[in-house]
Amino acid sequence: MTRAMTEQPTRKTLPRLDESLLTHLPPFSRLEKRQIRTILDQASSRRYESGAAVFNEGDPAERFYMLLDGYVRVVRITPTGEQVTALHIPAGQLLGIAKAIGRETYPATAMTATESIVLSWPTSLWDTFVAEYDGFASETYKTLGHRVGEMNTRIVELATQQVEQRVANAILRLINQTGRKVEGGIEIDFPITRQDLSELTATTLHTVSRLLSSWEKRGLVESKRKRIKVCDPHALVVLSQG
Amino acid sequence: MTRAMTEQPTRKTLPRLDESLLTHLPPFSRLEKRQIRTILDQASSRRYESGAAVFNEGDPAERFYMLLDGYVRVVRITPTGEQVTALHIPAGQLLGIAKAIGRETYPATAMTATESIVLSWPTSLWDTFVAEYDGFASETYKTLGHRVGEMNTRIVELATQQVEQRVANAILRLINQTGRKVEGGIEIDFPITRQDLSELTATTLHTVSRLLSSWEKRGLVESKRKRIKVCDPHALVVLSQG
DNA sequence: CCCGAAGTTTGCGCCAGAGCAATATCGCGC
DNA sequence: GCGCGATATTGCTCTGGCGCAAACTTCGGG
Repeated sequence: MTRAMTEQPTRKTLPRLDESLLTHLPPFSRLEKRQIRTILDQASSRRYESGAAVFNEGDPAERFYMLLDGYVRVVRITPTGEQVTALHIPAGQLLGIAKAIGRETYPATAMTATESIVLSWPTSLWDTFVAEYDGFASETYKTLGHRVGEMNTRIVELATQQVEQRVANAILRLINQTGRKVEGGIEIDFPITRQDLSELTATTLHTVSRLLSSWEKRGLVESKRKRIKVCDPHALVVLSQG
Repeated sequence: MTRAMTEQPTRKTLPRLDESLLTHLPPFSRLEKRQIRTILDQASSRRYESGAAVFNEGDPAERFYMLLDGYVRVVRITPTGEQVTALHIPAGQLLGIAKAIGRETYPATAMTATESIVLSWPTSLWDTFVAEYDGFASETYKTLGHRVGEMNTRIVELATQQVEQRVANAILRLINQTGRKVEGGIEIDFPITRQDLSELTATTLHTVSRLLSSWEKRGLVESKRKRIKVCDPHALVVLSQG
C-alpha cells in the first residue's frame, strides 16, 4: 500500500554535452546544429538514481525536462498514501511540460524507474523554445496528444476490463514501448516489481503475483524478481481482449 | 449496457450571430469587436437535439467547435459496445480541438446531453486563430490542461475509490460545474439518467439506483426521473472522502 | 558467508458489487 | 385518455479479487 519516499537525486553536470544527443529527437530534429548548441548550453544535465523524484506533484513548475536515458513513471499519490501510475515515459521524451498546458505547478510526480539521465531548462525559456525553434511546439503537442490518448485508454480499461485483462494489457504496452528481445522471448528492459505493476493496473501485488504464476505455469511468461519475460505475446494479446 | 445510437442533428444556420456571444468567453475575451466579427462570419452555427453526436471517435478532425449553450458528454465506446464517459463539457468551452494536440482524428465521440447550440470552424482556420488572436492559444491550452487534470483525477478515482465514493464525487462535480440553485437544494441542470451516471462512474445503473435510493432515504438527495437534486451537499462531500 | 531487507508466493475467508430477473412508474405520442 | 417504450426500483445469487497472514526466495552489504 504505502511506499517509502526515496530521495534526493545527486546533481552532477556532465563534462560537455554532445549535439548528437538531441539531433534525432523529434522536438529538435528540424533544428540546425547551431541552434542545438545554444539549447544544450542552456541545459543542465543530471543523473538520477532509480526511484528518485524528478519533480513532485504540486511543486511550482520551474523547469521542464528531456529524458535522455532511462524510464520515468508519472504517479499520483492519494490522500491515503497509495500510488497510482498514470503514465510511463520512455527515453527521448519531454516531461514536466506543465507550461504547455497553462499550468503553474506540476500535476503529478515523476519518479525514475531506472537510473536515468535528464536534461532540464528553466521554464522561463519555454516561450522562447516555442517561438524560435521550428517544430518544437508541434512535436510537443503531438506528444501531449499521445499522452491524452493513453490516459483515455487507461480510463476505458479501468472502467470496463477485468484485472487479468488490465495486467495483460499493461505488460503488452510495456513490451511495445520498451521490449528487449532476448533468448526465448521479449523482456521488459527495466526492473519492475509486482507492486509497480499493481499500481499501473489498479490492483494489489498479490493478485498480480497470482496472475503471473498462473501464466508462467501455462508458459506465457517467465519471471524472476523484478524481471518479466513474455514468451508467447500472442496468447497474452488474446487474454487481454477477454 | 449497449445503447441505441441516436442520430442526425438538424442543421440550421441562425439568422445573424451577435458579437456578445463570444466577447466574454476566455479564448476570445482579449479580442477587438472587429476580430470577433470576422471570427463569427467564418463560423457555422448548429442546433443539436439532446443525444446527438457532434462528432465521432475516429472521424477526421475537419472542424473545431465552441459550445455556446447546452452540455456535451465526451464518450468512448468499447469494442463490446459499452460507453465510458471521459469528460463533461459545459457551455462556453471549446471542443473537438484535436488539432491542438497534433491529431488528425477525434479521439472520442462528443454527444449532447441536452439540446445544444454549437459554433464550428473548419480545422484549416486553427493555425490562423492561434497566430492572429491574442490569448486564443494560451486559453485553449489552459482548457486542455484543465481537462488533463480531470482525466488524471478520474484515473485516480477509478483506481482507488469505492463505487459509492465515485458516484458521490461525480454528482458533486456535476453540481459544481452545472448546479442550479432550487427550492431546497441544488439541482443538476440537465437531464441525467442512472445509466448516464453509471457510465460516468464505471458501474451499473442498478448500483447507482440503489445508492440514490439509500441517499434519498437519508435525506441527502431527492431525485425524479432524469433529475437529481442535492439537499445536503456537505454530507455528500463527507461520503465522497470515504 | 551470513544477515536482514526487499520482493514474492500462496492459502483462506469474505464481501462489494455485478448479473439476472421481475415489477413498477413515468411521460410522450397518438 | 390510453398504450407503449424508456426509465427506475428492488430482491436474490454468485464471484472476482481484496485483505490478512504466513512462509519463502533473492540479493546486497558488512
